Amino acid sequence: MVRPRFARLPPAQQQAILRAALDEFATHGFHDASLNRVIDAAGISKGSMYYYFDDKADLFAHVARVEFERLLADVGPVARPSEPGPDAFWSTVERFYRDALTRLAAHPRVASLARTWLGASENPALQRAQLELEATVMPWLERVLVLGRSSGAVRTDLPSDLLIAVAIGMGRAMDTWLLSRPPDDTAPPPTGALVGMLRRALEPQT
Amino acid sequence: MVRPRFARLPPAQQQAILRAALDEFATHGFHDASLNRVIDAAGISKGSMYYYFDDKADLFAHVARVEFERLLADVGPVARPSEPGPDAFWSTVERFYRDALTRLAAHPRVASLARTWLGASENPALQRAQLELEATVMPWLERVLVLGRSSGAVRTDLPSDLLIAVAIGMGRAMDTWLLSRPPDDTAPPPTGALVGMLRRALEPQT
Amino acid sequence: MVRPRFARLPPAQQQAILRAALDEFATHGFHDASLNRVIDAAGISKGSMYYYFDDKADLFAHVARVEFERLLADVGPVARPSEPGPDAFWSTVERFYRDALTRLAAHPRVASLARTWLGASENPALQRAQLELEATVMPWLERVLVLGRSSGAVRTDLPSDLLIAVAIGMGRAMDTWLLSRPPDDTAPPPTGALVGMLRRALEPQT
Amino acid sequence: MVRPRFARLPPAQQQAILRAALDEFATHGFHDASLNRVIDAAGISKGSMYYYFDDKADLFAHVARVEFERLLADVGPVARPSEPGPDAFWSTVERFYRDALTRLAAHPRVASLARTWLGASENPALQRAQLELEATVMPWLERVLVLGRSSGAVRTDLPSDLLIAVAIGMGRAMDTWLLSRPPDDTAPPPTGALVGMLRRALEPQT
DNA sequence: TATGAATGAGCTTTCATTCAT
DNA sequence: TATGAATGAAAGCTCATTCAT
Repeated sequence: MVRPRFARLPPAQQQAILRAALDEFATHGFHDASLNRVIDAAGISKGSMYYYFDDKADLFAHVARVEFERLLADVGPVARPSEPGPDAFWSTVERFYRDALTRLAAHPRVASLARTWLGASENPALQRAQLELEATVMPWLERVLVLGRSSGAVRTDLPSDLLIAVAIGMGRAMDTWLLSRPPDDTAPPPTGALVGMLRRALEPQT
Repeated sequence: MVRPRFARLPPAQQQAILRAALDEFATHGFHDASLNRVIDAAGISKGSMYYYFDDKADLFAHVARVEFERLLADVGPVARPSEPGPDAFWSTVERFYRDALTRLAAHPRVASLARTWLGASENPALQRAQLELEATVMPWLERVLVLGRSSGAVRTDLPSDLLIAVAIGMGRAMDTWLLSRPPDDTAPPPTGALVGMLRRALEPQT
Repeated sequence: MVRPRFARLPPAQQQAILRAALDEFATHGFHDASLNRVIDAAGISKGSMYYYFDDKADLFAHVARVEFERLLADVGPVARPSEPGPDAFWSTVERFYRDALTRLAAHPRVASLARTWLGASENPALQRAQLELEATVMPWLERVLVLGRSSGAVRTDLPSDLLIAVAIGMGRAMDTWLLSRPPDDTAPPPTGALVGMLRRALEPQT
Repeated sequence: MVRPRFARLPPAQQQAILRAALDEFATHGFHDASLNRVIDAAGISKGSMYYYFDDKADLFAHVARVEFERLLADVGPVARPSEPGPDAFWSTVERFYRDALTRLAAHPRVASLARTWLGASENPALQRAQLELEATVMPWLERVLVLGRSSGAVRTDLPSDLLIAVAIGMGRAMDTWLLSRPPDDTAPPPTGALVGMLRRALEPQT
């Protein structure tokens, strides 16, 4: 767990460290990231790093949590739709998804972090960090799911963790696909179609 | 790329090497796998390994390709459904999916390899290997997609690589969810529901 | 040397520090003991520790001296035997030895400390501390020796520091041997035989 | 365990490594010895060191075993006394002891190593090495003990491991005492008196 | 065709100690 | 009198890869 000492640092220095770590993890993933490069870039000593964080995984977990929370805060909550009914819910989701994509596109390093988070890992230290992250994001997803169900927009015949897993998987797939498009393809992402597929998979059967 | 030299080895020795590598990669993932352990288990010298394979990623790509091809061969092709129409196609897919799951459950090391393959990686060498693997599996998936479309079972309004990405993502999500269930849950996987979601996402809109 | 500042602390806090240090040194030996753990357990700051003690070795020397003095005080002095003659002296020694063993068995941490003290060390800081400790215990041993000589129980043809070294060495050997016995061996230590060997080595020649 | 690779090295390089390690361990003890210094002094790479030895403790065990075996070989075995009876046995022991002391005095680094060996350790890796060393030396000591008993020179009423422990403890004590004498004391060590004490402790009671 | 010795850059982590406040 | 932030040197160890034979 991040030590309180870190929180007591001058914001500028906190930023420097987090930024350096973000760069490193985004560029090299978790395992290949080098703490040596992080401390060089952040301009602190190796001792200091271990004074602030338990270990590499702790640093990763912290930097990822900060970035994700910032992202969620930026995008704003998935608000309760103004009108009742599935259509309004899915519109809200699509709007949120488009926003999130836009922001991730503007912050490719955070997108990269997210991919590291979602990647499988055999490393126990990283797994700990991943669990910690999950604990940050899952409640948020569950809230959205509840909202969807109360709008009659999401099926209730399957367990919610399965639905969430599928939603994450589809999101990841779309991300992969978007990434694989040639860089000069300036067409906007087909968010309508993508959310449409998600909707069809998750909405109640008729 | 695997060197032809490897193919010229006595099959027994090829098996020994591939088996050792499969064990190692399945147990430790790509990065944490140790070539030293592989050559110890395979009973060959370090020099020989580099005589047969370019590098670690090359070994991984080869072992993964061999295992996947064996898996696909075991399960058999997704045959042209005996009857026309979407229902027959999706039944075939579900049957295939159930078979594949069964086989993966029987070969956990191959399942583990698949997860390594599907995991995102920032490691350039591994990415190269992943691309190589993709080249093995994609044509197969595309064949299935064509089949589905000619049955009217799969939408044609979205690019096929997007549909494939979504299918892979959902498959991965289901795998994750299946893995996360308590080990003593002996209920059979809800393949029907899972393929149902896939179908709803991919079938043509009405 | 312990700073007088330490003596001025409230006894409760002195106890907390000494107890934490005793635990740490007994568990990990000198080198592997961590000052960080000690200050955590004692609930004081790093700065305070260095305000009270010169360094790690100083802390070790102090904690060891306190414990040994307490042990000697508990066991009581090797009293002048009530009767004259060697037999009475050696009986006293044996009684003392048995008492000391009993007490060490009841305070394994102190026993562990004693072993660290008696262990050879190339570490200059620890050597300094060991010398300091010696200065605490040697006078006590010399008093016993004088007692023995005046009873005619201890030879006078060899220098007293040699005799003391031999006595310590034999004590250490016995300790080692006692420790090496299987834990389920509940037979009482053969103190008679052990002191008998010591006696034969140290008593005057006939 | 030392790897056979090491034995295959040119003798000159083996010597260089063993010599560097001996210097380092003798000067700094086990824990404070630095592998980095050893490899610098030996002129080999870090990788090579770990190619030859499992780890630090393995290196220590090997260097110590080599030196002790050389010492024992130099001094020669404790030969069966030419005449029967205790006196001849103890004369042999004293002669051996004097020889060994002479040689240790001529090789202070080996003496230092011996002290590290005999020192207590909390370090599991070092303990492993110490056990390994013990396995080298104990049989030798036991042989001497058997010899002594068959000459009627050593008591049979106490277990041999206790007698050996006492003998080692006394030897260590004498070593300590000899070391503590001022360096300008050129008087020969009182081996007669020292062995005399050992004899009195170990010989049968009358 | 096959070997295995040799490498050295790289890793994460620990720790006693200093010093400005 | 007391703090705790900051340090940097040092540690042991792993590994994929190269290359002379």
